[in-house]
Amino acid sequence: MSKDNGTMRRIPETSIRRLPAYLRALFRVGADRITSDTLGQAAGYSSEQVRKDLAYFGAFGTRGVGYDVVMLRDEIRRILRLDQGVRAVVVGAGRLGTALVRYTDESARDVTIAAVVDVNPSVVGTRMGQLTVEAMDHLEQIVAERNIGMGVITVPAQAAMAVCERLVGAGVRAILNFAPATLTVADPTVVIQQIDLTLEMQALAYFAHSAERVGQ
Amino acid sequence: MSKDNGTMRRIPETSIRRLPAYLRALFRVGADRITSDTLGQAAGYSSEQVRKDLAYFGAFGTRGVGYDVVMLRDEIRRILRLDQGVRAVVVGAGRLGTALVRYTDESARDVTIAAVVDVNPSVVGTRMGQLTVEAMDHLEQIVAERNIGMGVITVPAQAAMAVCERLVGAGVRAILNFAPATLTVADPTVVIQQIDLTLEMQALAYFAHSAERVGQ
DNA sequence: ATCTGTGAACGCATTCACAGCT
DNA sequence: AGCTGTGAATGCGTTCACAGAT
Repeated sequence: MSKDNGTMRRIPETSIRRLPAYLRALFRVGADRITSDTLGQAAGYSSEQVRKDLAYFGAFGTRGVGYDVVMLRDEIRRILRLDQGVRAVVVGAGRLGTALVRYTDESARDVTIAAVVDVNPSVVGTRMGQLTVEAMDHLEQIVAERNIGMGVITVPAQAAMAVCERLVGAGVRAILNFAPATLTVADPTVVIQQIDLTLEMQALAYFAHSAERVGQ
Repeated sequence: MSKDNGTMRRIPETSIRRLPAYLRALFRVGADRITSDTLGQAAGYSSEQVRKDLAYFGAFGTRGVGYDVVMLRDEIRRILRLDQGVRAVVVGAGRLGTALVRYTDESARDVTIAAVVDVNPSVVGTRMGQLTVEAMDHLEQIVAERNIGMGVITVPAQAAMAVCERLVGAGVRAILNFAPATLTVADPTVVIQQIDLTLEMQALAYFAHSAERVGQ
């Protein structure tokens, strides 16, 4: 019904997921031109993959030459909507939450952590870099007033689902969940990404033991 | 050349990656029998997917009935080689490293963090739960003596590659990398898994803005 | 001569649909 | 009757191979 536009072919989710890796590589390269081969190598993908991914969004390169680094960087930022800036709230000022707030990377400066909240009154008011931990009670207000589109959940598993629901209710469009719980959301336009550290480690255990396996 | 065994059909990597999610669900379920449908719902996958994944390793269920929870749990632990226990070293006692060391989850108890090391002399000797932060100098010795098969990298990007090489040299079989850098290893039997927080957030930014997209 | 952009071929994973047990 | 186990069909993403541009 609300199909985007007729000229647009379907873009694989996997392609989108690789764009940030290209973006980072482009920030670290020390030249003003780059080929799909070099870019791929820096990001860990094949040159065909790079070209195909970029071609979904337009013809950014010059045949026989390659891509202009600054121009491509801006294109990818635009594609990912990073040029408008993305504001996130971290829910849970524990160790992981704190680690995230302190995290900095040049290629990631477009994603701003605009607030940190916690239920525990004893940590509310604590200074964390530029931010001060705020009360969980004010979550909805914070999200609305500061134009926050993304929530990052770093609370214990039991509390995760409730936090998720409040974030969605507050109007957040995307959620990054570090709690070891499978979250579901009724609204299909809200995107959830799980990052599950123990699950990753357990899968690794298998691959580590099978000598035949080749790491990606 | 060293093909495992003739009766074994190829197992998709994606299937392996789902097993830990099933395992967690099995630890949290409050019954002694479960159907593929219920298990799938708890883990966030379809019932066919559950059955197919499990069937790669054997016929663990009973037709018309379902799966025995305890039995299936043990089977998955065996498949992932978690029953033998997996020992990991965390390199980098910063905020993220600390968060990981303190992390606990019942379904993940088979993965033990056996040591934490750091280059900074001022944090060496610091107590972290059961562990004491040790000197980076002793890395090789620690890996060898404590039978450690997995390394977790939580150091800054610039230091990550060197740490990676030392871990591989020390004999680690698997590496979980949180540093924002693309690591590569010559030895194809060593598995590397990247978890890149800023890359994930940037990809989310895209999905959050496109209302058509459906989260997985 | 070189490197991009892209249809076509291929391979892999998910979903379907149903036969086979209990 | 109910739920597993599994070939077959489908769908999706990657790789191939080359035409097209500079």
